[in-house]
Amino acid sequence: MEMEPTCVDTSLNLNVIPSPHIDHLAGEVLFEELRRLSSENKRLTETLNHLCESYVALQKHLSEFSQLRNANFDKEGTCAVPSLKRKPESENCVNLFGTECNTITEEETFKRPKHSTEPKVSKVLTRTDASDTGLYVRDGYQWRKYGQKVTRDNPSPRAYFKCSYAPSCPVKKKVQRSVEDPSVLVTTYEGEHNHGQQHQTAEISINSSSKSETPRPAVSPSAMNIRSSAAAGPIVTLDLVKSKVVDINAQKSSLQQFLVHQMATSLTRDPNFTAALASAISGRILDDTSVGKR
DNA sequence: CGAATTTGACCAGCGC
DNA sequence: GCGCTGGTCAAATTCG
Repeated sequence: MEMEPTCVDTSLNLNVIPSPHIDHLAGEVLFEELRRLSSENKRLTETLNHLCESYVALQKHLSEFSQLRNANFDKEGTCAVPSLKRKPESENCVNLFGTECNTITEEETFKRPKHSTEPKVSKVLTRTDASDTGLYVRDGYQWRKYGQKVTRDNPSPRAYFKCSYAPSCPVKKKVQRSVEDPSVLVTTYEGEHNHGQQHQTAEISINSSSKSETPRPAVSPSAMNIRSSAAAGPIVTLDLVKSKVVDINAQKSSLQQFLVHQMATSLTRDPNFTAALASAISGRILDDTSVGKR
């Protein structure tokens, strides 16, 4: 399963032919805005392509590593299932995108047999404000906290959550601050949701100090999580391990949908753009009515 | 007032 | 068997 280096064509066709009916001044403002958005879109496309290249490179490394591990297991002839109890909480997650891009996952695929009935376990690291003491990670699902414990190997407490969206959903998650970096939240997911995602849209801006786990729009950790924050800059989350089993085309499609949504959202949220658009439309309408009167 | 969260108690697995 | 530890339960508390 190979992925092309260029993941998504995010270029927008903004070369709109100006209508002679559009009010001249409003039209100028509008096209200036379109030019600005075009250049911004170009810049974002370049950034995204760079991320995609990094993603493909890392996936290749992972694939090689996986093959190496499997070869070693075959050689040894055994692959013991780790006990769910008292297992060492080693964390070998790697940050792919540097400090701003903050979430990395490691699925413990290598630690159990291929056809194990053990619940699927995955880890997600989320960088938060260091001053923030909350143990809440938004991931698109609704969670109910049912416990909190201080563990031996970590001074910060560990919070236990169950998926509260569907009563029968077996998924649990544990959230605890990293020992090495208290600004990083380590979320461990156990099991798979037996219901659909609650939200398909991506999360825009996060208030990490918020206490409610009730989700604002977000995508699940098994998909992609791209977040924008004015203070911290763009935050990108990619589950690089699950992509082994998830169809790349589906990811590509969801990424495209996400980008389209993001662009539409950024356009509609920009007061300058909406004002210019309103002005241009009203100019057009006024022009049409004046033509109709003639 | 109902839902969500907190927190101490309880239980089970493991090592000694 | 006992103590330690992680995980879960459920009553109490808080919040909207």
